[in-house]
Amino acid sequence: MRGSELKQMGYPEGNTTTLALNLVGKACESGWDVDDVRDVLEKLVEEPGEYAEHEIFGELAEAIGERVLFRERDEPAPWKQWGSDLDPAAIGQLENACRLPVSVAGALMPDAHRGYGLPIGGVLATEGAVIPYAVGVDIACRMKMTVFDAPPSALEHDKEHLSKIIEDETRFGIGAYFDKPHDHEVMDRDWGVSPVTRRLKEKARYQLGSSGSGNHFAEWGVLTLADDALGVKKGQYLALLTHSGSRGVGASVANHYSKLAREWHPELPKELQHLAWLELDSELGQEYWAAMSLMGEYAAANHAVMHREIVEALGAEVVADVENHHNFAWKEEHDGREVVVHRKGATPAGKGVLGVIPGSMAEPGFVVRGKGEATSLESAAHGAGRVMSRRQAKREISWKDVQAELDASGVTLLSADLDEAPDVYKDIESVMSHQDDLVEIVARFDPKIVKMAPPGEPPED
DNA sequence: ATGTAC
Repeated sequence: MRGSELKQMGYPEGNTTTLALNLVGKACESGWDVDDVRDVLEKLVEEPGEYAEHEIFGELAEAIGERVLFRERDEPAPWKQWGSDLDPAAIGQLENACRLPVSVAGALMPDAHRGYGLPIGGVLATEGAVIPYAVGVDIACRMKMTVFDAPPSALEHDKEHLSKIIEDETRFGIGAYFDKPHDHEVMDRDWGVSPVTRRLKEKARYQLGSSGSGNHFAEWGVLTLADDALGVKKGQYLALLTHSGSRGVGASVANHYSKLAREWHPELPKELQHLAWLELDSELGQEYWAAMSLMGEYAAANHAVMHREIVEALGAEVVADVENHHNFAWKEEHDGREVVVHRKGATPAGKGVLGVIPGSMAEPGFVVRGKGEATSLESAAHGAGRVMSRRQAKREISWKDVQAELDASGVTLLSADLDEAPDVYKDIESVMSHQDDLVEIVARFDPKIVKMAPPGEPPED
């Protein structure tokens, strides 16, 4: 008997096949007929639970018992898209995600673009499984806004002070951390839930309250409420908006479990490997879920520390705040089924749920209230969405163009790189207009003082 | 998004 025959039956290549072949040899030595072996192997891969106590093949049943193996399904899981002119690569990625046997439904948001595994702006509901790369590398990347009992005129007459507060209280760039770590009760949680979080707990402590790189930012701006909302009267307010996530530790958790998931599902065709899942009732699945949940708390604490320090430095009263994850997985009920909803660059938009959808450094962002649209899996866009790669941006955009846009919007840029220029993003107003069935706009936020990671060092190789 | 390793 050969490995190729096992593969045809649906056995994953690698360790499982090696084990199976060893056991086949053992069976034949003890006098089994080859046809009987085949018969057992065919049934075992379908119903491993039935063979857990089998005298010879019990070990094999145990090895694959927790796995739902990839089988091409007759029909892809249903999905729907919002917005026009979506990146074909992003559409292809969502189509691929809907081929998985664990997928239940999908949705593609109007800011969608190509990601790793699931596209950014992709939403995927699965049953009994979680996909590390459908959560994303920056687990629990999120938004937080604090609204102050202060007029927006502070942005003019107190500009130097506000700028200094951001410079003093944030840390930007890959690997950024504080020399003297901040305190937060999240560090009292059980960081032993995963070998990764156990190993990196001290790194997490030093990065608490930091912003990182890429599209992360901290900005002061004007929040405009056309009506009373968020517990405050209509009008204009000074507000702080931050975008950050679970930093280096979250990235390590994501990459670690995605690699293990790929090894756990070696039967996946190449184009689906980055969508490798972990069954929720498997040991690895539970470990990832616990680590992901901790990263959710950590990312929330990250923003909480940042806002706590900035509020203290400013000394103004806080009248409202809004926050939400947009890279995470939740256990939710949809269509009467308990499913895992992955939102990778998608804002939760359940009925009445508040969230923040930022634009670019020179364009407005919005506080939104979800409408609970079932076919979007109660989700909305998480931003304007990129229209060009970082490399293309650095090639095609000049600082002169950026400065003109900043001047037109009255924005002071403390630091950023060209790959976050306003022109690398879709028009946010257009994105919002494509999702008016998903969210209603509660307030508008216009950035005025913006801080992002400064240009990085060129790669050394 | 992250940051130094199959």
